[in-house]
Amino acid sequence: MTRRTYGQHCGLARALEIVGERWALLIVRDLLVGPKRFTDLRNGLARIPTNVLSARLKELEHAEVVRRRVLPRPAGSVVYELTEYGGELEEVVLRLSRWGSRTLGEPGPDDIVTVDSLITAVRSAFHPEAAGGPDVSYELRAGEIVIHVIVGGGRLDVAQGALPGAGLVIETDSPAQALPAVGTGFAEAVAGGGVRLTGDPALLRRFAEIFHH
Amino acid sequence: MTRRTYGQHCGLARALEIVGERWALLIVRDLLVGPKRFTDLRNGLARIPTNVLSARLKELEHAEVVRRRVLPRPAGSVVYELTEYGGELEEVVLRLSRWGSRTLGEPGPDDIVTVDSLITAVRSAFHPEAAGGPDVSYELRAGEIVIHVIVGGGRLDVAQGALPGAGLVIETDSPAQALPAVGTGFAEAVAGGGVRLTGDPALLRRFAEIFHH
DNA sequence: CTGGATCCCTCACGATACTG
DNA sequence: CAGTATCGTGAGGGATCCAG
Repeated sequence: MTRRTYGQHCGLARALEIVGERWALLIVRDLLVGPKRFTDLRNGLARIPTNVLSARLKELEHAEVVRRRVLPRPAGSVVYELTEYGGELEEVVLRLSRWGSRTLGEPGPDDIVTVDSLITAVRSAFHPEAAGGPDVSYELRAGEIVIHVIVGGGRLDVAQGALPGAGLVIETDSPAQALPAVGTGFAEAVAGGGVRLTGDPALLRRFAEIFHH
Repeated sequence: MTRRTYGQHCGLARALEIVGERWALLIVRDLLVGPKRFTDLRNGLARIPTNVLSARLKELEHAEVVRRRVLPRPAGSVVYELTEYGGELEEVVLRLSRWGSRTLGEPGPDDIVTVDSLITAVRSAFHPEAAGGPDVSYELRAGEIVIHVIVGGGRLDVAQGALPGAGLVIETDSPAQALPAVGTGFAEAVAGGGVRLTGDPALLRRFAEIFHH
């Protein structure tokens, strides 16, 4: 394995040698949501060849961005998780995500939306300075994908799964509809139809204030 | 030109399709310092094949990250510059630069340091919250490379070239010595020798407060 | 079934030469 | 100076296979 370098003694070049290879930052994106097994990563990155996933994980492990951990009995399985150094990529990933979201066109016929990409989209659209005031919670149902969003004490918590008792449930037919809607705080999406709301409709305005590109 | 995609409808995936290709972010790094001609970019990215540079510029232009501009007569030459959208990558580039700098080892025998990479390193080490107080200015002479640093009104200005009247001139034999030294505010580097100072030595402490990883 | 390794093919990248 | 043309190599893509 001959390292592919840029021939520059430079922080950015170094960073790109670590996480600039194809698929690497998408792996980091999914691991930022939580530790995952090989197969979980494979499912979240549908089009990645397994040898590439395997190679990336080894490289990221070698660079101490990712740690391979064997779960204690009885699970005994293997999970990959970010090291502290790897976790410090969060800001970069969220900023890149927001930057790219702005020119995200229509989804291609084969484009998928995964749970982790939706969670990342919500996190990247978060504006802490608008998150003061009373706590609020949402449940987002986008096709098969269900996540919940809790804003409390100016902080954000987004994770997979339903949230019984959420202040507002926002539901779209497909994940692809939800994605641009997160970027506009669902304002346009609701006006344009195709979004169903259950709960306190006033919380939608609040969502738009807290989340937008 | 068949676009190489990730098959995901996701802001991060979109961003990586634009600036995730090899060399792309290094081109952006150099253009963040200022508009450049093809040959300037080629010199700053010594190891890039010209056809790859050519291809990247076309792709970045197509994605409206870079604009190709013909200078008015009599120059008549062509420069590449970032669009506003491209300029919004600054934070990402600086954060990645700082992230990578922390694990930047010894320079390889063929590794080079360019003016733009040094300017980027200084900018990425800047801590605005420590930049209050009276204005200060520095001249950094690292081998052949000479840049100047002006901190005024809490803002930073870094550019190529000397600065007559700079409060402190910091000089190292090679650019590679300067790079880690920027990350530690030159504190260790001066103690370890190999750094010459001309001017007010008290300004060195100030430098270390304002610039570090 | 998870967690990969192996194989083969293609195409992007890298090196170099060359042209308007 | 500002690229284009050509060509070899190796990384990525896709499918399959294998061990625990």
